[in-house]
Amino acid sequence: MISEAVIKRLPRYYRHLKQLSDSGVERVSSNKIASVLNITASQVRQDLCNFGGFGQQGYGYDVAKLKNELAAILGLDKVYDLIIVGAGNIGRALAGYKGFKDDGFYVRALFDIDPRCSSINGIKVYQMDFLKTYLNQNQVDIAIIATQKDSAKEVASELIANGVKSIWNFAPVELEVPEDVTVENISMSESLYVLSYRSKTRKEKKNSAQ
Amino acid sequence: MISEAVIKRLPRYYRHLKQLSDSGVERVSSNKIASVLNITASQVRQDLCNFGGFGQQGYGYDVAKLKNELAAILGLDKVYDLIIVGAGNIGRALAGYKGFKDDGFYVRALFDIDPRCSSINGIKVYQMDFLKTYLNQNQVDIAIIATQKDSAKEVASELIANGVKSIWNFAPVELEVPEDVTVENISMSESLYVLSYRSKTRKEKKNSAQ
DNA sequence: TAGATTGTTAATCGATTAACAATC
DNA sequence: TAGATTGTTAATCGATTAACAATC
Repeated sequence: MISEAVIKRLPRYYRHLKQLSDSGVERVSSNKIASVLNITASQVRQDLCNFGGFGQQGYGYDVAKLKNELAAILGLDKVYDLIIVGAGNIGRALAGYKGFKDDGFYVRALFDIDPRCSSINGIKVYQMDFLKTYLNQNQVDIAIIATQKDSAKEVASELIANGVKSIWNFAPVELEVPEDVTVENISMSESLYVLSYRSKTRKEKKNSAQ
Repeated sequence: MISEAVIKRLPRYYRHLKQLSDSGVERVSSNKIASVLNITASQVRQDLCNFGGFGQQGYGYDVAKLKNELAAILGLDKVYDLIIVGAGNIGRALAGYKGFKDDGFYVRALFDIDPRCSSINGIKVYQMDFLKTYLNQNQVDIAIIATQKDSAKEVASELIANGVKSIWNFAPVELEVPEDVTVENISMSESLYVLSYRSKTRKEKKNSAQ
C-alpha cells in the first residue's frame, strides 16, 4: 500500500522528468531530482523503489525510461473520456484548456442548467436534464464538478448513481462518496486561505523582529 | 511553529464552522467537527489548541466565536489587494469569480501580453509592460500568476523585484523564491494525475479480486 | 579498477492517536 | 451533583532521513 504522501509526489517527479526529457537530458541521479524538488535524495530513491528498481547503481536513472515508467504508474498511458458539469467561469476555463489532450484527457461534453451557448472550444454544451441519459449512453471515465457549491452534492449523487467512478471536484464542498468512487478536490479558497495565513504570519514575524 | 499539516486543515475547519454558523448551529464538539471532516476528535482539539483554548470543558466550542477566531488566525479579517497576471482561460475565470470579495480579496487589475479586451467583470486589463509601473504605484498584497508555464518564472521575478510578497501560482512550474516570499501552488495537472493514478489502481484492485 | 550511485535496512523524527485530569 | 467535553501529556504510529552494502 502506497502512502498518500508518496502518491502526491509522483506527479512532481513526472513533471520534472518530462522537463529533463524535453531538454534532451539522458540521465539523472536521485540527488539532482531531489535538489530541484526540494526534497532529499533518500526520499526520491525510497519513493521510486516502491514501484520497482528503475535505476542502476553507479549510473542513476535513464530519463526516458523513468519518465515512461512514471507515466504508466500514473495511468497516463491511457485515454480518458471526461465530462464537465457546470459551465460557469471554471467549467468554461477547463473546457477551453488545450493541454488536457497531451496527457490523454478528452473532454467530451459540458452540462449546465442554463446553457448560454451550444458549444465551447468545440465541446457541446447540454442541458443538465440530459446528464443521466448521456451517462447511460456514453463512457465517462472522469467527471468534473464545476458547479456552484449548492448543487455539487446533488450532481455527485447523479454521477455516482449512473456509474461514474472518478470525480474531479472544484466546488468547495466535502463530497461523501462510496468506497469505490475516487474524488480529487481542487480547493481554491482553501489554498488562498493558506496564502493569507502565511502572509499574516510573515508580517507578524517581521514586526516582532523589529 | 505550526506544522504544515495543521495549517492545511485550518481552512477546512473554517469552512465547516461557516456552514454551521450559516445554518444557525450555536455549539459544536470536537467530536462532531471530526466526524464531518473525517479526522479524529483528538486532532481537532490538538490543532485548535495550538492557537489557544477556544473551547469550554463540558460544553464544546461556541460556533460564532470559533469561526471568528479561525478567520482571525487565517488573516481573513483584513482586506487584500490582488492582481492577476495572465488573462487566458484561468485568469479570466478568476477575474469573473464573485466569491473573493466575501473573504476580503479584491482583484484590482489584470495584466496580459495581448489584452483582447479592456476590462473583465469590471476589472481593467493592462498591457504587461505596465506591470512594473503599476506595482510601484499601487499596493499589491497578493499576485496571481495565471500565465503559460514558460513565462511564469519571469513574471515571478518581476513581481518579487517590485515588492510582491505573496504569490498564488496557477502555472505548472516550481517557482524558486526568496525566503520572505510566500507561494501557494494550485497544481491542476498534479491533482488530475493523482486522480488517474487512483482510477488505475482501483481498476487493478478490482481485476485482481475477480 | 575506482568512483558513483542505487536499493534497502535501520535510526530518527514528527505527526497522530489515546488517555485522562480538569472543569464547565 | 453527574455528564460531557475540553486542554494537554504520554504512547503509538508512520514517514523521513541516514547509512551502507551491492554493483554498475
